[in-house]
Amino acid sequence: MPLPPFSKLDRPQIRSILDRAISRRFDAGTTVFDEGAPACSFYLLLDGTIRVVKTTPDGEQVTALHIPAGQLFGIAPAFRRDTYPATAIAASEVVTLCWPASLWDQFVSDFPGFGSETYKTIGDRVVEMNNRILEMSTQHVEQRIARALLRLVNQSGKKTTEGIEISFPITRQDVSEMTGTTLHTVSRLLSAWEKNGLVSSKRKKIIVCDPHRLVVLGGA
Amino acid sequence: MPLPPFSKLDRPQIRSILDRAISRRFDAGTTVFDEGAPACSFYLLLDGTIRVVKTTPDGEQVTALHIPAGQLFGIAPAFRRDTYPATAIAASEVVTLCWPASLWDQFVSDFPGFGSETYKTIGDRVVEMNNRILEMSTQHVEQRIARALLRLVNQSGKKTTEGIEISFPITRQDVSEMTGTTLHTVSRLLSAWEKNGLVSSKRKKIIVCDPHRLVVLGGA
DNA sequence: CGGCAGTTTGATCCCGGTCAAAATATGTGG
DNA sequence: CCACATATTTTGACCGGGATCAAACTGCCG
Repeated sequence: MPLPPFSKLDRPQIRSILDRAISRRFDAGTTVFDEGAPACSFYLLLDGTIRVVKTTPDGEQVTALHIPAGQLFGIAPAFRRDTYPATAIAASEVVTLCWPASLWDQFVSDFPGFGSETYKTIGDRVVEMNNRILEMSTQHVEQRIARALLRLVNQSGKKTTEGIEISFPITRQDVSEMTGTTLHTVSRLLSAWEKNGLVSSKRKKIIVCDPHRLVVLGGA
Repeated sequence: MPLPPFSKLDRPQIRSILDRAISRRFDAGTTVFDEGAPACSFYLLLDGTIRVVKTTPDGEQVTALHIPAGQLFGIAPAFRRDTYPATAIAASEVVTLCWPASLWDQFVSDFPGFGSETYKTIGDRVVEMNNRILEMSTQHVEQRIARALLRLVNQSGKKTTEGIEISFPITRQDVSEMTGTTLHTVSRLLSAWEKNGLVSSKRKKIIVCDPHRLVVLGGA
C-alpha cells in the first residue's frame, strides 16, 4: 500500500527515501514542533493524528487543521520557509518518519512524482483552508460544528456498531478551537444532538450516529 | 526591476518566458476566471489589483485575498488542480500576462529560480490565510476591519497629502466581504473612525490618515 | 433631472459569549 | 478499595455585539 507522497515511485526509489529517514514516536498531547521554531525537519505521519494549532498573542488557541496518517506535515521547506508557521501536536499517540529539511529539494528533483504528489496535497489543504474561511464568514456556529465533525469522521472515522467514531481523543474544548466558539456552546449543541440521536458522546469521545442529518444541519 | 517570480533569472531566461506569454486587459469589475472553471491558464498581474472571491451555494460572496501587481495568480497548475478554486475579479482596470497551464511544469523544471520563488509566494499566501482564520476565530469585527484596511494599504497604498489611500475602488460592501460582516456595520465603523480623524472616505475610496491608531485598534 | 449604486442611520432582535456553579469522569496515592 | 485532586462536561442566567429590517440620503452618470 503506497503512501500518497510515494504513489508515483517505484520500490528502489521508495527504499532510498526511507533509508534516509529516522523514525520518531510522540505521546498524545506532546508537541512535535512549535510555531516559529526553525524548520529543520519535515515529517511523514505513519500512525495517529496531528493537530495543527496556532496561538494568538494572548494565548488563545485555534486549530487550523487535522492531519491523518499517511500524509506529510511540517513541510515548511516546500514553501522555502525557514520557520514553522504553526505548532504540531500529537492528538493521539503518534509515529512519524522524519527527514532533515535539507533533503527536501533533493527529493523533489530526484523523484518527479514526489513533488507533484505533495504539491497536490498542499493544494487540498489550501482548498480546505479556503473553505474554513468561507464557513467562518457565512455560517452559524451550529453549522460550523456540524461540518467540523463531518470533516473529522470523513478523515479519520472508525465504523462502530453505534455509528462512526472519531478515532482520537477529542474534547469539547478541542472542537471549539476548530470552530471558533466556546466549549460551552459545543457542549450544549452536542447534548441537544445526543438527545435527537444524531451523535453519541462520552468523555473525549464522539460518535456520529446519523451523518446524513448532520450534513443537512451543516447546510446542503 | 525584476518581478518576484523572475528575480532569480537572467535576461535571456526572462525573455524566453515573456515570449511565450500573451497579454490581456480587463475592465474594472470584470471576472478574469470563474471558480470551478477548467484551469487552462495562469497569470501574472502587471498592473491593477485582483480580488479573489469565493461564492457560497446561496450566493453570498467572501473575499479570500487581494493580489497586488507583480504577483502570479490563477496558479492552480502549481497544485495539480485542473480547476480554479476561486473566482478572480479585476478590482480596477487590470493588465495581465497569461500562459497556457501546460507551460507551468516546463517553467518550473527549466528555470530553477522560478519554482522556488513562486512556491515562496504561495507560502506567504498560506500564512496569510492562516492569519485570516485566526482573526475570524478570535477577533471582534472592529479589529478585523481595522486589520483588513491595514493589509490593503500595506499592499497597495498610495501616499497622499491626507494619508495613505487604497489604490483601487473599494466599497463598504467589499470590505464587509473581506471581514465576514455586513456593509452596515462597516459603514458605522468608518463613520465613527472618520469622526476621530482615523480615516477619510469618499464614495468607493478609503484613505487611512492615522495608520498607527488603526494598528492599536486591530490589537498589538 | 431622473434613476441607480453606494452610503448613512435608526430601531429591534437574537445568537452565542460570558459568568457561575454543579455534576460527572478519571487518575492517584495511601 | 476508598478518598481526594483534577480534568471534563453540563446547565442555567444574563447580556451585548452585531445582524437584520427599514428608510432616508447622497453623489454620479447618462
